[in-house]
Amino acid sequence: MPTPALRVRRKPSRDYHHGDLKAALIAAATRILRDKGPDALTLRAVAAATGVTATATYRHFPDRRGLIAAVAEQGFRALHEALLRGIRVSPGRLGLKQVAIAYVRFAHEHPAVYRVMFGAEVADGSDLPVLRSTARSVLDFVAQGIAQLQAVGLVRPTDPMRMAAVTWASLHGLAMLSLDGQAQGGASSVDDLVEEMTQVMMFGMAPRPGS
Amino acid sequence: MPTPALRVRRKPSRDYHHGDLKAALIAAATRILRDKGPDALTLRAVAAATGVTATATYRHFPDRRGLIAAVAEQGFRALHEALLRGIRVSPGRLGLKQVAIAYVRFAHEHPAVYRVMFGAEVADGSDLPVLRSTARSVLDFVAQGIAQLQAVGLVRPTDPMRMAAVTWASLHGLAMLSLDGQAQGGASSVDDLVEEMTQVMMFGMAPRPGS
DNA sequence: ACCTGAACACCGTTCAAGT
DNA sequence: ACCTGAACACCGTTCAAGT
Repeated sequence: MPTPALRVRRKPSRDYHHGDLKAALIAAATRILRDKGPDALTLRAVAAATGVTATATYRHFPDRRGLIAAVAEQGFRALHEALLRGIRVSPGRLGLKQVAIAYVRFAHEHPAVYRVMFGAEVADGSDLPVLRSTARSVLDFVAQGIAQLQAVGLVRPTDPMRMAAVTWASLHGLAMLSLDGQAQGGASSVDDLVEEMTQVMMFGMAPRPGS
Repeated sequence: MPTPALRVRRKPSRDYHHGDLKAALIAAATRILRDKGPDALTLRAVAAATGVTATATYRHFPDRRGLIAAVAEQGFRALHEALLRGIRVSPGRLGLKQVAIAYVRFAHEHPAVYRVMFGAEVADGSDLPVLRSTARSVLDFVAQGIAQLQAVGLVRPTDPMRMAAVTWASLHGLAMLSLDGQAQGGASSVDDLVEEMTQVMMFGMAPRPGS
């Protein structure tokens, strides 16, 4: 996950002022989450890894939850980009399958971040409007794909937003259960399940015979 | 959620020995989770609410995670029962829809417990075999339903376990996104989404025209 | 404007001790 | 066998102070 520079400072007096502490804290938090798990994701640990004291973080985030929300936010952006890359590989007919593969792959490549994105800590996002809109952009991306499939007659022409929500839910559920190791029923691998899910969704959303 | 007596004691010397502390702790934890949220679910708070010291809990659970796992375990049992009641209302043709309604309703009635059931804290259940098998029983329940739908020709006869995993994933994803408030796209209510999801799944899993 | 250092009220977990 | 009480190393957060 790339760490975009979130703001530009003109005179970074490097003695005890950090160049871009906010971005550095988010990056450190993401690294700790990946390497040591969610229990190790403490404000103090993140601050120490970045070379500042814990109290310095309060200049950039309202509290620990704010930092975690920023990590989740970056996660949604990275997911969005991964899906864009997925659809670019093979647009059109196989669109949903490629997106589904990219989606589940992202979850497996960033399991801890993915869990944080949908975790209880940021579940009530009513006070985190930026996080909500970033998550929303993933739903919008799926809705655009649905609209395209409707345009070529592969999905029946009902509310694309509703179809997108149903599709996203399917992808999210599959990603989660496979992360938890609860999705391998018989001899089915995760790839098999993604394939099956894609087929079921495409057939299920297809125009009905009698219309 | 009922609290089954987990063991019977013959001589409960009531002075400072608790009758069934383990069950009482799980019940208190569930109550705290519901009333005050996951942040308030500390070992000390649970112990205090039960009238014992924090250290007393270590006689019944290996650690805080063990208590949380027990809460999740009871959650999966309650979910299983809720699904059984759901199918009993209207078996047969409308089976999946009733199960879907019961599933999402359970998540909305016990949001905090539902999150714990799929939360990061018990995600790696390799050391929690009882929790895993309790969760597994939900998957098995869904698989049985799929097998019945296959028997009457409403679902095509492929690996029922794989179909069950895909179905469970859809239900779980929908439950989660609706809990997070991220599933309301257009004017669709959660009930609309459950309805749509059920239809998409039933059509998607139906026998293919050319077979 | 940005960061430090001391302090406060917590937390999970341990260990020895009590009945 | 079951529980208490003191103690340890942590944690998020505050507040005043330093540059």
